[in-house]
Amino acid sequence: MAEEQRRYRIGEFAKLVGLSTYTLRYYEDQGLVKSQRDENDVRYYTDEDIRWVGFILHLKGTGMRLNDLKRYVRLRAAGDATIPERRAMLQKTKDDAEADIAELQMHLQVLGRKIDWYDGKVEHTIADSESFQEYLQRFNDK
Amino acid sequence: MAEEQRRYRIGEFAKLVGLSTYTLRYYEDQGLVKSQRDENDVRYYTDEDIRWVGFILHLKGTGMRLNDLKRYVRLRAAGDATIPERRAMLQKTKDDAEADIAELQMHLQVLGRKIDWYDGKVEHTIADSESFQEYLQRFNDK
DNA sequence: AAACACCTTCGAGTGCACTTTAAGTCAACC
DNA sequence: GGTTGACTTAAAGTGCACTCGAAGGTGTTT
Repeated sequence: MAEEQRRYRIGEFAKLVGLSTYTLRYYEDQGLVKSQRDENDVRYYTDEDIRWVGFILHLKGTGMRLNDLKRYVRLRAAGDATIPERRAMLQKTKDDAEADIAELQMHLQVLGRKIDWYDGKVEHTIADSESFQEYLQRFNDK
Repeated sequence: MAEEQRRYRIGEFAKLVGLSTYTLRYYEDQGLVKSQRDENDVRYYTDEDIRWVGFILHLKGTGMRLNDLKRYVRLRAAGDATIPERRAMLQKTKDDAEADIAELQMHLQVLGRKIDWYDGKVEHTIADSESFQEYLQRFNDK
């Protein structure tokens, strides 16, 4: 992999990864992201750090909490022996997110039907007297 | 629709809809849910209220905020003339939720690949030397 | 020399949606 | 007559993840 020698100061890095400098320092405090320092104690980051932040954003994006993220980072630091545990964390995160999606889709289905019902009302293809409940019922009855 | 005459006091109603009594009073303050009162000023709810709370929980379940929910309720109270606006709100909520799902699934794909990569490492079907980035790259390159 | 970007600690503020407490009252049930 | 469950208002607390500001410093660029 090329370009490993490029150094980014916090402002530039923040823009690259889409976080604020505040958040990057906060994450560093929390042990999620590390930085190196130049001769003036100014933080710098590398391309590897970009990939790492990218990855933790994927984890956060699936709903993983900061506390779990911290645990993940600690396990990672502890070496390959913790791979099964890390794998399990990811699997659980994945399963939870998939369950969330399934639930969300259930709610969306009702929303979609309400929208259809509104359309029916406006176009008068649904009897004015039919309530949304009755309309929904027609689907539940198959 | 039958059984419309059944009255539920707040405790029973809370269990039926899966909210706390606190939350129900809070929602009432916020104008999301209404209740009636008996001769002793004790709140009661009906089957219609169960359906209404059910519906707002679907909306909340798709990520609609309380503020938007309040607006929706106000529009509803304003009569059928607001149906297009309500329809638009639901459509936007639906579109946003679908975009969220799409993003979530993108994150999940990376998670899934990391899990596979861990499996490959443990089973030694992936070279020890191949980083997750390189592994991911194999997919991105098609 | 001013402007700018960075550094430090650390405490306070933000937004959202509840959640709980306090303190006192009321009425039905056993 | 005690327990239970309801009522009121108003205020404070919770959890999460930032987000910001103060106050004072260093170093680089215009």
